Amino acid sequence: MAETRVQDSGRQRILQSAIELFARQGYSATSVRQIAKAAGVSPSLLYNYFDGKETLLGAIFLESVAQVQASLEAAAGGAGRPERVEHLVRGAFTAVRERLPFWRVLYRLRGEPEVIAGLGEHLRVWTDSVRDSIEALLQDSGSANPRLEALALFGAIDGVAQHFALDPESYPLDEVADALVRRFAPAGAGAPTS
Amino acid sequence: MAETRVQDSGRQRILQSAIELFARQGYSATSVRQIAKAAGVSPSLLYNYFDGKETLLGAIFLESVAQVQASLEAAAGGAGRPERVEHLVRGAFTAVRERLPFWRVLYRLRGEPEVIAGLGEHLRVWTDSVRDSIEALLQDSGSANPRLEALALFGAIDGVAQHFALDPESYPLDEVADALVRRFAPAGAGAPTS
Amino acid sequence: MAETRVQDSGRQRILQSAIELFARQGYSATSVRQIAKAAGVSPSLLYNYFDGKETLLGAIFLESVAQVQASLEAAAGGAGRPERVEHLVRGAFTAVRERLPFWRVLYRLRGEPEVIAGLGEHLRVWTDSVRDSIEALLQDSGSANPRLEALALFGAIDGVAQHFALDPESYPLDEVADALVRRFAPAGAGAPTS
Amino acid sequence: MAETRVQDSGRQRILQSAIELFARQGYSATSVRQIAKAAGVSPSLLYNYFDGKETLLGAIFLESVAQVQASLEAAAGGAGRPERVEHLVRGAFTAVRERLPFWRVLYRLRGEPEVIAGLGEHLRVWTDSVRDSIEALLQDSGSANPRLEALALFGAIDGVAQHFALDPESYPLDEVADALVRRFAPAGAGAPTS
DNA sequence: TATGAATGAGACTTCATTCAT
DNA sequence: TATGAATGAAGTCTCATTCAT
Repeated sequence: MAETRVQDSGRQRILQSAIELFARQGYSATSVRQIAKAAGVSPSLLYNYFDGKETLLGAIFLESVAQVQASLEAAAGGAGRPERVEHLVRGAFTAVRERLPFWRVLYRLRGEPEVIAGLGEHLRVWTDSVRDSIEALLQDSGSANPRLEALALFGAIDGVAQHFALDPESYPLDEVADALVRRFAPAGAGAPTS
Repeated sequence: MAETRVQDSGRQRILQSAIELFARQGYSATSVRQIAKAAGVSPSLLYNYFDGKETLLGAIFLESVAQVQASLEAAAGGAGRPERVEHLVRGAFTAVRERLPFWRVLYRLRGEPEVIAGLGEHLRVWTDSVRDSIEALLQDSGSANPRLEALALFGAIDGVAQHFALDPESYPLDEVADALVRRFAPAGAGAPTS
Repeated sequence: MAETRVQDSGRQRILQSAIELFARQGYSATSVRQIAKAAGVSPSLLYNYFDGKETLLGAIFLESVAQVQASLEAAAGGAGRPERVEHLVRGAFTAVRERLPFWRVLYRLRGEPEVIAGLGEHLRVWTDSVRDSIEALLQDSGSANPRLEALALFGAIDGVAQHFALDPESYPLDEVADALVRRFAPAGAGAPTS
Repeated sequence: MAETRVQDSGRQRILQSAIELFARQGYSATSVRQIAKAAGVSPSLLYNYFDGKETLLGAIFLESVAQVQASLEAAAGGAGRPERVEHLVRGAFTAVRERLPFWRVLYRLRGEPEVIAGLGEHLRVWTDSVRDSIEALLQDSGSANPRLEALALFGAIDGVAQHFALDPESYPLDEVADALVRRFAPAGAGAPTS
C-alpha cells in the first residue's frame, strides 16, 4: 500500500516526467529544468539520481526496452504463417499502445545516434534483433525470400505504428492492422495473383 | 552566367549546410554557429537572409516540399491498380532517395510539432493530402475499404523509407519495394490468394 | 584502548582527507563531497563535526599550527650564531618534512587571505612571530642589521622549503640545507670574505 | 594614438581583470562572472576571445612568461661571480616588481598542477630552466657544488620574492636583496669563514 | 553516530540574436 | 554582401548545506 507511494517518489517521478517531455518535445529540446519542474522537484535532485541528462535517457531506455522486449516475445508463436503474422502485428501494436511515450522517444532518437553517445549502437543491435526475429518467423513458412519479406513487413509495422503514434486519438490502428494482416498473411509472397 | 555563382554563394550555402546538419543532429541540437561554420560564413550573415533559425527551417521546408510534391505527382498515374501501386511505391522511394537529408529532417520533426510554431499545421496538411492521394488512387481500383488500405500502404511506404533513410548504404530499397508492390498490387484486398 | 579506534573514526578521517585534498588541489578547488568520499563517509557527517568547509579548514590550522610551533621551538637554542642558524634551518626543514601536506595548504592559502574570513589575520600574526623569532636569534649574535638578515634568512628557508614541497621525492633538501647554513652561519653579515 | 584605445578594449581588459583577480583570490576562487564584471563586459564576451576560464589562464601565462623571460635574460651577465650574483638577484626582483600580479598567480598555481591540465608541465619546464640558468651562472665562478648552490640561491630568491609579493607595500625588498647578495656573492661556497 | 533526500545559489558555458561598420 | 563585437537568456551541472530519520 505504501509501495505505490514509494514508487511515486523522487526518482520515479523524474523518470516519468522525462519520458513524457522527451516524447512530446524531443530530447534536445527538453531542458533539465523542465523535467524537474514537471516532476515537482528541484533540478538538483535529478543529479542525485542520474549522472546527467544523457544518463537519464539511458535509464529510460534500459527500463523500457526490457519491458517492450518481453511484450514482443510474449506475442510470438503460432502454428501456421497466417497466425504468426497476425500475432506479430497485433503484438507489436499492443506493445506500442502500451508504452506510447517510449516509442515516440525512440522514433525521434533513432535518427540522431551521434547525439547520444553509447545509445546508437545499443539501438542498432536491438533493431537488428527485431528484424531477425521477423525473418525467422517468416522463414519457416514458405516465403520466397524471407529477408526481403521481413524488411517489408518490419517497415510496414514500423510505419503504421509511427503514424498511429503521431495521432493516437483518431488513427484506426486495429483496422489498419487488419489490412496489414490481410496483405502479409498469405504464404505466397511472390505470386499472390496466380 | 553570374547565376551559378550566385546560387552557390551565401544563402544557398547556408541552406545546404543547415539541411545537412538538421538531418544529422536534429533541429534543436544544431546551433546557428554550427550551420554558419559549415557554410563557411559568419553567423551574422545568416540573419541577412533569414529572420532566424526557425525561419531558416521554414525556408528549407518550403523549397523541399515543393520539389518533393512535384516528384510525387510525376510518378502518379497508370492504367490498372497494379501499375498505380507500383508507380506510387517507386515514385515515393525515388523522391526519398533524391532528397534524403530533407526526409531525415522531416521524420525527426514530424513528432514535435510544437517546437516549430507554424510548421506543425503545414506538415499535417501535407501529410493528409498525401494520404488522400493514395486513397483516391486505390478507390478507383476496386478496393474494399480504400481508406484503410491507403493508411496501411502509406504506413508501409513510410516505414520502409525511414528504415532506408537510417542506413542508405546497405538497405536493399529496390528489392523491398518489389516485395511491397507484390503485397499491395493485387486488387482483392481481403483475398489476394484466391 | 577504545581511544585509538575513536581517533581513526569519523572526525579524524575527515580531517585527514581534508588536509590531503586541500594540499593537492587547493581549498577552493576541493569540494565537501570529495572530502567525504575520500574519508569514506557521507557529506552530511562532516556537518556533525564541523560547522562547514571553512570551519574545517580552521580546525586543520589550529591543530597543525600548534604542532609546528612546538616543533620549531624544540629546535631553537644553541650557543653561538653558527649553531643557532644551523638549528633553525634544520628545525624548520624537519617541521616541513613532518607535516608536508599542512605546509602545502599553508603556502597556497597564504596568498589569498580574503577567502577565509578570520584566517588571514591569524596567519599574519603567526608569520610575524616566526620572523621576530629569527630576528631575535640573530640579534644576539653580532649581526649588523638583524632585521634584514632575518628577512633574508626567513625568505631563504621558506623558498627552499617550498621548492622541496613541490617535489619532495627528488629535492635534495639536506644538502641544500647545508649550503644555506654555510652561507648564513658566519657572523659577519656585511663582510664574509674578509 | 588610437592604438592605446584599441589595446584597452575587450580582450585586453578581460586579460587585465583576470590576472588581477587570480592574483588576489586564486584561480579556483575567481569566477568568470567576477572577471567579466571587473572588465566591464558581459560574461559571454569572454568566450568570444577565450575558449574558457582555463584557456584564459593559459593566455595570461603565455604572455607573461615571455615577458618575464626577456626581463631575466636582460639582467644576466657580468664579469666575476659577485657581479653575476648581484645581477641575478636584482634582475629577478625587478622582474617580480614589474609584474607582481603575474607572480602571485604563479606562486599560487605552482602547487596544484593537476587543476590546470596542460599548465603543470609547462611550468615545471620553465622552473627547471631557470634553475639551470642559475647553476650555469655559478658554475663558471668556482663554486664547490654549483647545483646545490643554485638550488639554495634559487630558493632564497624565490622565498624573498614571495614574501615581498605578500606585502609589497612595506617589505624592504631592496635592502633584503643587499643582504642576499652579501651572503651569496662570495666565491668560496664551502668556506666563507676561513 | 550516520545518512539519504532534498534544495537554492551559483558555477561554467552556449545560445540565438543585434548592431555598428 | 559580410563581419566582429557584444549581450541577455538560458543551458547543464556542482556547490555547500539542511533536515528528517
